[in-house]
Amino acid sequence: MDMLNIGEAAKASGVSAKMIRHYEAIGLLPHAQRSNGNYRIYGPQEVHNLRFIHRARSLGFPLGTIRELLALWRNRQRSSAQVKKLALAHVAALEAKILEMQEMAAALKHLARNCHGDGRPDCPILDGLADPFAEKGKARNGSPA
Amino acid sequence: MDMLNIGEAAKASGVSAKMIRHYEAIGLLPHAQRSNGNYRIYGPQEVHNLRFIHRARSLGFPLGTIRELLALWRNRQRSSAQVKKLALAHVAALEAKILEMQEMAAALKHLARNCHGDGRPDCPILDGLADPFAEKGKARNGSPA
DNA sequence: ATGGTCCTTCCAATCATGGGAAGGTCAAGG
DNA sequence: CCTTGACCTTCCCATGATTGGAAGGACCAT
Repeated sequence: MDMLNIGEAAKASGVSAKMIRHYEAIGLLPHAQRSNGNYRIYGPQEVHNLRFIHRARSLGFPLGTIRELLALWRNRQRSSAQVKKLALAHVAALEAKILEMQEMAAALKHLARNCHGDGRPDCPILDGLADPFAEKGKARNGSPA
Repeated sequence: MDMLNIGEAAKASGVSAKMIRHYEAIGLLPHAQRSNGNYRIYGPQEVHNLRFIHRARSLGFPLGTIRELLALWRNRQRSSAQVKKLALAHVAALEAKILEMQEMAAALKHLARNCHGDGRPDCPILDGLADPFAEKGKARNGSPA
């Protein structure tokens, strides 16, 4: 009745076989049942679990949080507030990283904008990395000793 | 003449002592000079190198790219086009990740928006993780076996 | 029975960083 | 002179998620 080995479960869930074993090893998943030949076997329920993990990962949740989400998922006494809190904390973490990277990209684009990008060695990008407060007095050598 | 030990160089450059040793170990930096007591000692030039690395890291450049940037920095035959290419490739990488994370955040916010976040177990966030195509027919149990 | 494809376990690498142990060095002050 | 405390040295290990590979067993079809 719908018993899949690890490769089939991987295809069905989107989680690689390597990762399925890993999740089991770190206790994110219960130990899978085994066949006579010691193959892991998965039923629809386990595949459903795997898909849940796959989607949570695709939303960027770290495994520790996924562990909590799985526990809440299984717990009918949960409150939706608990789930929402985890989700919004993750949104905040994402947005913090996004902001950080946007600042990096903006700073770099600013440096690149002033770089002619031709055959000459003169380069405001290197100058900016070497000394971010130069900026104006552009006649800095751009090479260390 | 301005000789600093690793802790002082760390403070002066913003790169931790741990990381300075690490960068030396992986060949990103040349082997530092040593004092009689086998302490690493750094002059202004080395500190300048460290600051360069620190700033490049703060712009998100991976160490492999920083290795290339350092080589270009030292090479007076470089063309600014080479530098600009590395910088813009990194900008593109940043923007790709930003986009990815924005999509994650948007998807999660969409799920969270429909979650009342109270004491009841009903939770569209968990439902969305369990089955992203449910969405409308909200009466799905939200718990595995 | 033989090959090919799957599975098993274990070990290691990635990327950047940090923690900590065990021991050597240095400067200050009793 | 000797101790104390703050620094340094090397070495190993951990993080987080994932992937790679080796060595060997299992399964299935021909």
